[in-house]
Amino acid sequence: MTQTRTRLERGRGALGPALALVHTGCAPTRSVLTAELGVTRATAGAVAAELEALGLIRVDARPGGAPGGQGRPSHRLALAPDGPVVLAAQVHVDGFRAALVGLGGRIVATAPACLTVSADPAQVIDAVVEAGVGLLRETGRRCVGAGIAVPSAVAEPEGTALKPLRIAWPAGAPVRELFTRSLAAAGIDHPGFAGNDINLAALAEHRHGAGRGARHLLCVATGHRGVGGALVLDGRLHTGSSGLALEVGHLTVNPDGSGCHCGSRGCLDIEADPLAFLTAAGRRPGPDGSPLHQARELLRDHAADPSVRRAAHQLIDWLGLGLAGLVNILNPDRIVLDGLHRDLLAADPERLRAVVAERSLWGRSGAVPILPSTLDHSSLVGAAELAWQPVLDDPLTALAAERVG
Amino acid sequence: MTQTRTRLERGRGALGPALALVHTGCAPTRSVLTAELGVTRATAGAVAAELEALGLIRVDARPGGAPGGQGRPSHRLALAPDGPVVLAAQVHVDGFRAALVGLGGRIVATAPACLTVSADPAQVIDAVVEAGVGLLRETGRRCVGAGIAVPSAVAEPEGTALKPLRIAWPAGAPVRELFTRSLAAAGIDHPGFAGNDINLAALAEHRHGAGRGARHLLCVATGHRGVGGALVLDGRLHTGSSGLALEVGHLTVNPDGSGCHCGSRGCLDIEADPLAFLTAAGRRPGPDGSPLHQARELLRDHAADPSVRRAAHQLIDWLGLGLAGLVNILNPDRIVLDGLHRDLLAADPERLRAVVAERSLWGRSGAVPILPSTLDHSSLVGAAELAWQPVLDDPLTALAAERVG
DNA sequence: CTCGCTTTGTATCGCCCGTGAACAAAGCAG
DNA sequence: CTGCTTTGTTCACGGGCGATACAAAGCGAG
Repeated sequence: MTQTRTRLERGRGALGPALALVHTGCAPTRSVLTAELGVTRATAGAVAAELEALGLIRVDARPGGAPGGQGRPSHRLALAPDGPVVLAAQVHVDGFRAALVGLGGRIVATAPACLTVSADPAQVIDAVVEAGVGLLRETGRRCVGAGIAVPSAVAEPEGTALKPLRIAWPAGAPVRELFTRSLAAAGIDHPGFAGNDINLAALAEHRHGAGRGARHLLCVATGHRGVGGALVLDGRLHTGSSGLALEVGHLTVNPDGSGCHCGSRGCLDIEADPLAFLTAAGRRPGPDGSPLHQARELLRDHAADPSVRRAAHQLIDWLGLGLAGLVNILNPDRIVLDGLHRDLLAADPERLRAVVAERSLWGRSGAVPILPSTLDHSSLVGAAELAWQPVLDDPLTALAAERVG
Repeated sequence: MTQTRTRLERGRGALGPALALVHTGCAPTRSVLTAELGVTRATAGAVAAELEALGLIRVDARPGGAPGGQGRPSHRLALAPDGPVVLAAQVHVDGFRAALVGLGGRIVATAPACLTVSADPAQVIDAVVEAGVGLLRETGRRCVGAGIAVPSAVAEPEGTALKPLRIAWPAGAPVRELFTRSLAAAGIDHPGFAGNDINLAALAEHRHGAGRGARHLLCVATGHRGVGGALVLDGRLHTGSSGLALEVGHLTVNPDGSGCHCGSRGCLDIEADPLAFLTAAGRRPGPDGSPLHQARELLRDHAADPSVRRAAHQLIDWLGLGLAGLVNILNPDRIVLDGLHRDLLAADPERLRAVVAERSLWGRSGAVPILPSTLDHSSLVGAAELAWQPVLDDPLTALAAERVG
């Protein structure tokens, strides 16, 4: 088809922002896109057409089912159902998982989770890439990036995993370099991105979950041990100057608490993690099974048990104090909790909100909304967000070359 | 002179960034400007010419005194000596002060400081504006904005002063509104900006002082009582979602400390402010004179006195703990201290750095530089920065209309 | 059903901003 | 003085986007 195809090279500067709006579901129609971008209809039209030509979105000339408003109905903008994907992976204590994720945080295909994790990061990363390549072959999708979430701080700009690793990798493991090299060896010509799992979970919640629309989003979560935090500022992850920010586990919350390896005592890490909950409830951590799972089950199945209730209240109080401290420093406009903290919030939302309001300096004037996380596999989706970022920043150069049409 | 004047309307997008570079002293010559902006020589030339036409900078065709390099020497860029100014003011416990501040944080003229401060904010603000108008008349400079620093948190977006006010103003005083109205009544047609004094001091240090070039700058300071903090992220003040961030005074640093009005105990506010220092040194705060002045004198004049040394060490330890906590959460790449903390740093820099390194999670891998502030009247200069911001963001629309030529 | 009203999509024009290339200018080294 | 290097200047070109005018698509009133 020698379809002449009008110039239509317009709208490069607004291309990224436009894609981001569709990606986060903030621009369901072309007229909304026009308003959100603050451009003219002509430009928005050109941008939408360009994104469609790139195979990223689909512009439906409105098949039917309008909610009924005045004037001509606007064209619906949807993510291309067969668009490109990124390879995303999540490594945690129990093992790892690889998947293909499309725009909008949609998990397109998942490889069976691996339930063990090698002490050699290269081995794990190679397995992740191998699984990803398998999925790409099966689905025939085009891969435009890759990201991995790891259970440790990731130093910037080196991309290495730092010491308090929650798995048995060596400190300083060059995760990003290994990932990029493994991808290249598998024929995927994109840099691999790596990030801390809680940071990436927060990013995912901000784009597609309970954090949508927040300007300054604070996320706090427990893994199996310890407490982690993350902050999304104006849509971007705040990882500090070297990737080590939001290490919230060592805020002092209980002056009478027990000692922590950090040299202080009564740290949030010690007082408000799953192990602390089990201890407070008079249970012993089982020899197998993680404290997190054990604690969540206990909280779910025995909410009526007075010792469990008391333990929950105690943890809520420590958590609330920690959150109040963070609110004093960061002044976020929303807090999202995950892991055991999510369950604690569900168990007694009022108590937690009351503690935070009472103990933060400005809590009484305007309380910060505290919400439970809403995504499954948030770290995985967050790893995908990391990989999508170059495309969201500049679709044309990120996707380069060949375009559909 | 009917000088034809070439079109030369070029370079609008890069105008703001270019001015910011000259303003902060990061672009001393046109060739450096070209490199920093990442544009061609042609564009940089047009931009510089436009800024000169606006009366903001001066392009010297190199009178002499080259350091001697290869090739043709580049034109020197200087701030216009008679360019526009902003009206800046600083309100503190002891009184207030008004001044005119030019680009580059240069204080052009200062009104005699007023040594009392009324309990009625409107009265103080009117006096500030009156003094400013007087200075404008005397100097004949053009005023393009106004900013005021107040000793309390300023709520965004309302621009009201919030409760823990360090002066006797009513809580919720609508500072910005009063300021803007007073300016309008005096014939100054610009919105007044208001900010917390420590925040603005941090902004000033970042642009013109010890914080220059830092990506994430943390400032901590004592006033006469209590401890305050501020954070500059990528050149912008981080005031949180409602202007209340960096309330660092209530970090717990001494689990065995005494009670604080916030409900906790051993807060930084209680343990590391001038009063705490006087108490630790076995002195009594004088009935008149502020604890800050008294503490600084004590530290300066009696450094050899063992009780003063001990008190300094104790405060350094608490301060170090607080800074370590902040480093864990914010991961700044530089810390600047002001007020009594600046003197404590000077008294024993190694001790403070050691405490911070030891008690922050990542301190051992890479220590954060901790520096003393270098500006006088930093809050005043910071208030001016606030007023300059619209000009730095978009000189053309901010200065509108009439241009020199 | 038809005629307006309202809102959206499309085509065209022109401006503004910035690049690229060619040339002139200014200093240094031989 | 001649060549080399770096910088300033001019000019033509082109991309991106606004403005405008017009066409298209629903809805409701008559």
